[in-house]
Amino acid sequence: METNCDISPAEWQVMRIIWTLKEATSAQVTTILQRKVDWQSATIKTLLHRLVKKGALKTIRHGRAFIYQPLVKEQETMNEAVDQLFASICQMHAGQSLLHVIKHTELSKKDIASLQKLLAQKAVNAPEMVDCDCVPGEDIRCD
Amino acid sequence: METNCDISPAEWQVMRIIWTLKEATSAQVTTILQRKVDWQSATIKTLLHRLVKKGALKTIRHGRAFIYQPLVKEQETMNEAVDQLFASICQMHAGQSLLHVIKHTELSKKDIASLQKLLAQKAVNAPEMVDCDCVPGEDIRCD
DNA sequence: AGTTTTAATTTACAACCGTAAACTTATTTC
DNA sequence: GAAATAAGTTTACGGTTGTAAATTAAAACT
Repeated sequence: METNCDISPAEWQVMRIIWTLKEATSAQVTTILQRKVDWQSATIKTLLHRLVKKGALKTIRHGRAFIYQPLVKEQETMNEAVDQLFASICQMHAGQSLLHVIKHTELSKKDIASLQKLLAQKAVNAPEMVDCDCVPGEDIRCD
Repeated sequence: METNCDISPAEWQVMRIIWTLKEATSAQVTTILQRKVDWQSATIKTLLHRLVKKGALKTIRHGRAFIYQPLVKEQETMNEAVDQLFASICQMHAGQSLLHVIKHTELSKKDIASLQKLLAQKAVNAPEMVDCDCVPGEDIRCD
């Protein structure tokens, strides 16, 4: 049962920090983020606020301030985002895009091993080609 | 030199049809799309219009109507979209997300072979682990 | 206790997006 | 040639997003 909260790119930046630290105050998030992007602290407060409203973060009061904690899991949220993107693009070309992203992504030996194992499994029953699913009924293919 | 046009999810649906057919009239796009989604033709006209304005499509007049043709390449546009997403997420977990998406994506034998070849290459110099790049300086890792 | 600091909340505002009706104009059909 | 059709253009409208200032409220320091 998904906490269906779509996280915008700017909000991702905030979430990543809180996920990594497990919890953080708005001041911490601001300090860390401002080393990377040029946002006013007011902007970051807005983003935190929206994320709470969306159900991605919860707060516990701590004196004057809040401590923000994630309500959604990082890996799950990432997977949903990736799924959503891959649902928008042509299946037939998805393989090429995967190739592209893997080419430009740093992967650990373990990651690579897992991927290799998965691919070896998938290779067994893989189709010769994947149909384009953009125009139903027409079944256009590439070779 | 990118034709930096961000394509929204609804617009993707339109682009996919035109990419696949190479060119199409709004009537064609409408007929095909309406087999998949419940949009009025007015909606599709708006999307086509916006895509032309964004520089993703061009038109050539043909009697009363226009023929719409892509100005941006499908694979390039897909790659940019995927890059953009992967730039938003934590590097350290990117490998897991790739695993996830590959698990759920249909891939041809050829796609798989290319991926395997690439992974084999990358394995040679792959790091033992990939650092989290969410909180600079802290270098949090997972095992 | 009063002043300063800092957090949170409210308000703002333009751009983009999903969704579509209304209007205009050109074309085809009778 | 007049009427009906269909394509494009304009306008619309509420929601989300990026970006942030203004306001309020609470805590910390002197």
